[in-house]
Formats: sequence, C-alpha cells, structure tokens
Amino acid sequence: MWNSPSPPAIKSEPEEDNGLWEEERSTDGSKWKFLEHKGPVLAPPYEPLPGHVRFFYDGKLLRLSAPAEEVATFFAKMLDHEYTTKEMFRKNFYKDWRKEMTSEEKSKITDINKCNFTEMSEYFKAQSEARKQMSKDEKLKIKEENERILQEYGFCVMDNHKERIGNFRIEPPGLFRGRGDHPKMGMLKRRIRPEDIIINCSKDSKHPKPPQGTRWKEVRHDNKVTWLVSWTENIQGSIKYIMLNPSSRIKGEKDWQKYETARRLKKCVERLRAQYREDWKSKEMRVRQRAVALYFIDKLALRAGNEKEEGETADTVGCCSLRVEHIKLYSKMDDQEYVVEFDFLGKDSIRYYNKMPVEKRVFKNLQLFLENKQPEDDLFDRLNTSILNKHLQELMDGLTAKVFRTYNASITLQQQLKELTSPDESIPAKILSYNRANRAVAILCNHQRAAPKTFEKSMQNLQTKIDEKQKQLSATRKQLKGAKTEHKASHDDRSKKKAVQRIEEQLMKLQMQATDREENKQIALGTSKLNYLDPRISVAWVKKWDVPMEKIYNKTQREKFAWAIDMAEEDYEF
DNA sequence: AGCGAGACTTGGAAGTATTTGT
DNA sequence: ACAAATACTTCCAAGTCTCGCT
Repeated sequence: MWNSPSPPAIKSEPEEDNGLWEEERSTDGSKWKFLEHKGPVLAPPYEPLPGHVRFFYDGKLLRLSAPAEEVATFFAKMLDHEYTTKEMFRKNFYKDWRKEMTSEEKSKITDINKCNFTEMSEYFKAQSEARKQMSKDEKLKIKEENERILQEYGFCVMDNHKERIGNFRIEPPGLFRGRGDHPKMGMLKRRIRPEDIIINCSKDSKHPKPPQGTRWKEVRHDNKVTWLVSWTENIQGSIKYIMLNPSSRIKGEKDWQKYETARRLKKCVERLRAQYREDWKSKEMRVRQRAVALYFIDKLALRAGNEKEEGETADTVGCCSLRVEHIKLYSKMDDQEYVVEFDFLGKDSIRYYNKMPVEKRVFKNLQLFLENKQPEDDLFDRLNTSILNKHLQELMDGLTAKVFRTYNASITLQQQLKELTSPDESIPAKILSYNRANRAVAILCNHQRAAPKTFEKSMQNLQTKIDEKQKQLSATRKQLKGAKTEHKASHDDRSKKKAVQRIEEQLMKLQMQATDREENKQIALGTSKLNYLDPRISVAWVKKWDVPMEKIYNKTQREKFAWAIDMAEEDYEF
C-alpha cells in the first residue's frame, strides 16, 4: 500500500508543490531525517564438500585446501555453462584461483586443462535435484525461515514509515560473469566481510550490530544519500549499495519526478528540434556534431554514450561514443535516399542494428565527420556526454540525454494506445493492443531478449489448443443447426447458442495469445514498462476502457506504481 | 576543462513460485 | 496429485549523471 505521504494528486511539477514535503526536505538536499535498519544479511560461510566428492588433477586424486576448494566449486557449479569453455574466462579464473592455493597446490596444479571438476559438478546437480524432491513439510520450513529473515532484515524505518528494502543480502562470492566480450570474465568475486561494509543510518537510531567478533568498516550518518549499506566490489572497484524497494516513498517520488521532467520536455521539444536543425548549418564543427548526435538521440532513442575505460569492460558504445566503424552511409538504397546504417553493440552488448533514411543535411554532415578518419576513430570527435548534457541543461532545466528516451517512450505509448485501441473490442483484444503499444516502445528502445528456450514448443502447444477449440466450435455449431431443423425445445436452442458464443470467445482469446507471443519472441517488454513508460498513461487507459488493472500490472508493479494508480484519472494526458 | 569517485537508474538472464492441464 | 508451462522475483552487471577536486 501507499502508506506514506503520497505526492499530491495534482498534475503539476514536483517543484511547484509547496506542501509539507517541500518544506521538510527539499531545500538542503537531505533525503531523510530518521533512518533505522538491521544491516545486511551476509553470505553464508563456506561449507566444505563431503569427503566422497573428489577432485582430480591429471587423472590423480587431489585433496584441496578449503580456500582452494571453495573457488574450485564456483567453477564446478558453472561447468555446464558455455562460459567455462571461453579462453578468457578460464584464464582469469585460473589466475585468481592460484592466489587461493597453498604453495603445495600451486606447485602441483599447473594446467587448468588437467583439472577435473566433474564430481563436484555432479554433486551440486544432485543437491539441487534433492532440493526439488524435498517433502512439502521441508519446503514449508524453508519458506518460513525465509519469511522470518525477510521480516527481520527486509524492512527499515525511514522518517516514520516502515519501508521495504530492495536487496538486503550481500552478494555471495563467486566468479564474475560479465556480459558480452568482457575482459574480466571468470575473475574471483571475493567474499564480503563485515570489515568491508559501511553502514548508513541516523545517529539517533538503533545501529545494526555486526556478527559476533567482527566490526563494520564504518558507521556513518549521511542523510544526503538514500542507501543503507555499501561496500566496494573487487572486480571493477566500484561501490555497491543496499537501497530501498521501488515501492518506497523515496523511489516513488524520484520516479514521479522523472516523468514530470519528461513532460516538461514535451512542452518544449519542438523548439529544441528546430534548434538542432538550425545547428546542422553551424559554422562550428562541435555545434554540428552536437546537433547531429542530439538528432540521433531524439529520433532513435539512443543512450548518451559515456566514455569507458579501455580494457576494463566490454567494448560497447552509445551515441556520443559511436565510432566510424559503427555506421555506413548510402546515398541511395533501394528506393530511399541518404540512408544511415547503424551496427554496434550497446549496453549489455546488445546489438543495435538499424537503417534509417535521414535528411540530406544530416547525411552531408556525417560525410564531413567521417573525412580522414580510421574505422576506430570517434564519429563525434568534438563531443562527449558532458558537453552534450551541459548544452541540454541550458535549453531546459533538468534536461539530460536520457530524458529523451523517457519522453519518446512515453509519448509513443500514449499515441500507440490511442491508435490501436478500438472501443468495441473485447478485453483480451484490448490487452493485445496494449501489449502491442508496449512492444512499439520496446522496439524503439532496442529492448531485445534471446528467444526463450521453450519458445517453439510453447507455440506448438498453443496451436494445438487452437485446433482443438476450432474442432469443438464446429461440432457445437453443427449440433445447434441440427437442433433447429428438428424443432427442439427453444430453451435448449438458446443454451446451445450461448455455448457457441462461449467457445468462439475462448477461441478468439487463444488466437490473441498466440499472436501476442509470436510478436514478442525476441522483444523484452519489462524494462520499458518498469523504467520508461509513465505509469499514469497505463492507469488512465485501464480506467478508460474498464480493463482490470491486474491484467496490465502484477502485484509488484502495482506497488511500485501505487503513486500513479492513486493519481491518474482516465483523462490523464502525458 | 578533465578527472575520478560516488550515487542512482536501467538491463536481461537465471532462479523460484504459482498456475494450468491432465 | 503431479509435471509442465507460465508468471513473477531475484540477481547482479552496466549504464547515466553529478559533484568536488585540480
């Protein structure tokens, strides 16, 4: 439930609101006054393998020390995964594994290819199988224990409200699996101890206790930030946090603010577009580059594209970091003129491939930017995200590159819903329309997924069901006809008619489902729904067409978007 | 301006729980 | 009642953007 002071139910910007919230928090940048929590749940300590599970090196049995064994089990657990066949993964793992070995182990184990982890791997497979086969009682016990931990560690108190914490467990040790071609894949992600952990809470709260015999790295009282716990991770050296659940007041308000910023962009986007079109003609190269980049961000919903440290991460790019090799220009392609072909790896190494006809002026500018450059050179050599965002900030308060993604995603949903929803169609048909509108956004944002492993089979199953339903329908229809000619009792006739109608409906629903699933094969809807689409658009749509809210948002989503469900009426306009 | 640290949002896959069909 | 299918949740990596420092 939305049990904290909700954002006011008005359609104004947060900063225009002069209610309690503004008075209490906004001016000095503090995020809370009181914060109390129980600290994190640490990863369970390592449990050595039972004696019968053996490790072999070069065909010979080798008993490993506990630290070496633990790291070996990380590898063994992943043995079935493609990862463990990759040279980089194996090399990085082996290097880090050696650091955990005794000097004796180090001298014996000299080649990862002679290591045999299969018994360990089999053991873990058997374990997980056994877990599945547990009795109801045992499963219930585990569930209850998890619930107890959730109740104890899963909540905190922030300013008089009990709030759900997002991730209250410290990440367990294991092998780092980067995405795409990551130079650090396979490295050991080390165990986080209390001594690595910084606690953030208010001075006057009951501080979380470290486990017996240990201490926290630090306990601080910083109310300018929202996190409860942090630690530094050893792969990239970056900081990880424990923060509140999306259902919390602090996240909800931030989310709301994000969409209000996007709505302010809506009001001035035409002005900005006119501006960057003008800038395509600028005398200054940096201005032209900025303007073309902004055009891409606006039109294609590209990400900003910060610079990345070479060799630290997979080689991926966004708009500002595009390189010459990522685009191709075609002054003519089929029946179109001035086509730009994009082909690059974006966030999470997901491929972005697109061909877009652009205006002549953009095309000419791109040709200019490409002059005398090598494939690995930056396309926009006079531009980076900091320059771009500084410019955007001058055009509109709070404007950054990512606001365009939010704006274009939300406006697309709204417009698609308008276009696709027909007033007299059934609820399942309306839901198909909704999903299609959602899909249009996911495609715009390039949210792709690997087709589910069971996709083909699940399509087949659905088709079988459809065929059966079809047969059932024609059979029932025949019966109805027969009944008519035989002048059967009229009430029997009526109920047959109803039966036909019901079966028709069921058939339609199945067909709808099949279409939806097919179209969704390689599209991931989750991210746009959760992060880009102003929930008030969906809430308004649901109210307008009397579609049950649960068909669009599940429980978690309804909790996250409680503010919007509260706020939006059917006439809401993004 | 350029940087690195820090804080916070966004991302798909994997794992788990629930529902469905038999 | 069971297993298969589907829906939901967790996991944790990888982005964006701000800020303080030089």
